[in-house]
Amino acid sequence: MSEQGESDPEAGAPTPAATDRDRSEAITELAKRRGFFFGASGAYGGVAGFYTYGPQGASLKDNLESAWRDRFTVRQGNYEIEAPTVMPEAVFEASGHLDGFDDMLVECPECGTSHRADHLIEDATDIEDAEALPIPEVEELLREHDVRCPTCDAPLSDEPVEEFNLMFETSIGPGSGQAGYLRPETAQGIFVEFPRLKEYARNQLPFGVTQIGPAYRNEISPRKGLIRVREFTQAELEQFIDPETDEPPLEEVEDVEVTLYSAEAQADDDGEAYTTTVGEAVEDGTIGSPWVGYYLGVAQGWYERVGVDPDRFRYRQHLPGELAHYAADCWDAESEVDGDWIEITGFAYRGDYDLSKHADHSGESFTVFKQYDEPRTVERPTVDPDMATLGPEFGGAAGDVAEALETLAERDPDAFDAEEVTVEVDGEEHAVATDTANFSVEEVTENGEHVTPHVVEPSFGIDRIVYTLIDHAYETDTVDDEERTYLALDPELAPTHAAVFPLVSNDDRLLEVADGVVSDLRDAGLSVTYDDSGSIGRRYRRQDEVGTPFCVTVDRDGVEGDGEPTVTLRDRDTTAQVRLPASALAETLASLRAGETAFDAVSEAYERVD
RNA sequence: GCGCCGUUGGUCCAGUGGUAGGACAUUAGCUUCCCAAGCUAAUAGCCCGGGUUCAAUUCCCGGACGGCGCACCA
Repeated sequence: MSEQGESDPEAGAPTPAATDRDRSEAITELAKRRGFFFGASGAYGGVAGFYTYGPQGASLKDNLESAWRDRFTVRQGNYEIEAPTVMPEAVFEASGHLDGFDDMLVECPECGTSHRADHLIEDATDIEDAEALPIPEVEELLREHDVRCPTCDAPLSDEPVEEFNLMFETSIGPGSGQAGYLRPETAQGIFVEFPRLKEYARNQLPFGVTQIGPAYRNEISPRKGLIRVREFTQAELEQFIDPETDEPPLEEVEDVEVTLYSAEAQADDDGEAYTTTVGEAVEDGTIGSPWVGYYLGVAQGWYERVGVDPDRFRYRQHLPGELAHYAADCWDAESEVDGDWIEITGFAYRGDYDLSKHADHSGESFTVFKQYDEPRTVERPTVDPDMATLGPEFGGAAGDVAEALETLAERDPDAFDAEEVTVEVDGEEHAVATDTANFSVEEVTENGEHVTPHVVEPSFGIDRIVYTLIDHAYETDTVDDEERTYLALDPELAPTHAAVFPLVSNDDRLLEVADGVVSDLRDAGLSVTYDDSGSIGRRYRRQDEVGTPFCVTVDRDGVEGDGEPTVTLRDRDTTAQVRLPASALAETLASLRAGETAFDAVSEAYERVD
């Protein structure tokens, strides 16, 4: 992915890289100092890849999850579940996570290439299943056979062999109980429960199941703060569809503008991301799956709603080599942070891969029975072999012969026109009298069929989106010749909805009114903070830094009039203020938060303060 | 996992073979009627383990954590 986000080495000072670095450091510092996020378990030296969200961050993340739930669960009419984070080994045998990740790797000291140690042993010896050997033995074999790096021929005999499986293993129950793994994606918790979930959906396709929760990957090298971590939160939707008949309501999103970075554009040296509409991109085949196109459109609106900067956002198509073997088409949503493009969501058409795998491994049914409008009568060639004849004639092979006859009847019914038919079992040909096979063509009534649904999966990385929101909201400006840092978070997402200040703390009237305002607003369900410490400007700055969109200040003018108390309401981004009755606050703030009103409208309705 | 660099109050930094200093922040009191910088005081720190030394925050080794590059990221 070297084509992504690299800075131009020939750019003049200050280089974009340096600027991005400074900005990234400033954001990390703010996140630590103000309680958005920080490395976990610091008292014990910390552990890479694990982060604690502080008070501001936990609230921001919670608000983001609520916004996701609102859009992808509630508004889509989907079902949300909560599955365990630990699941037994069999689940991951079926999903392919176990095999795919249990590699013994040895790294070449000269050229740095990693090789499968078990494969090298298999090549150098006549051992067939080296993967089953314990690591010390593999290391010993590397020494014995003086194995060398296939790439550069450097000796690997003294190199350590590492086992890399990205799943965290644990044991369930006491002693050497059952092996379990922390889920590497929330999706498996949905797939595994499909047989029951389809009952809740009353066996009707399409339906969607969502889950928000933690997933775990034992990353080799966690990096870049929240971007590469070992425990993270996913919000996933598994949309189950009938591949034959279900089509997305594309008309809802066909006019949504999206920035696409197609596989074709990526392959082309001059290729660039370009803007189009969902409808056009599906129409011209750039987006291969209408269902994927539909969710790209839905998600676009959601990203904008929660505060992702559309100018630093794009959909990137997976290159042919990147595609999982079961995926027909896959797009990533990417945001630009610190000069890099990072994947924040994957949109994949997974076909029936997952459900089929679980059906094979579990023996359960992962299908939906689709009833026809009218029962269908079909002619079905069948055999009913006379086992009393076949048994004595073929002995132990009789069962296989009967089975072969059934297969032949389905495949080539005309063969039974002859006096006898010949079937092959284990390479041996057996002739059977047609009479013995009891061939007939029956009329069968079929009321429907079992369909293995296909899956469309939008999979969101919540932590990366949280980081994106902070990065895209981070602004500096100048107010009264003082530099100011603020987070222009959307009011819906901001950790604190409003802060309430008495302008000065030596006037009991102001304190009383401020107390009352705080109670009112909290009763109205708003998250409110109170602060009477330090100069008013300092208190505004504190709130600016954590992205509180509105500050309420109680001043003497507001309590000395004849009528009810008035207060001033300050807008974070512009620092503009209006004066309004304290009694109107709760409704006004709720409306501002919901996005039903803009501050400008409030500003026009009331008296501006300069 | 490899290489280079780093780790000192909450944050950002300075500094020293004899256990440390600033700025900002925080707290208390005073002051204070609208945008971080008034006054006084207080709280608070040398990443962890081992070694060398009379003495280690400082030097050496190892580890953890962080940044960058490489590898990895189903």
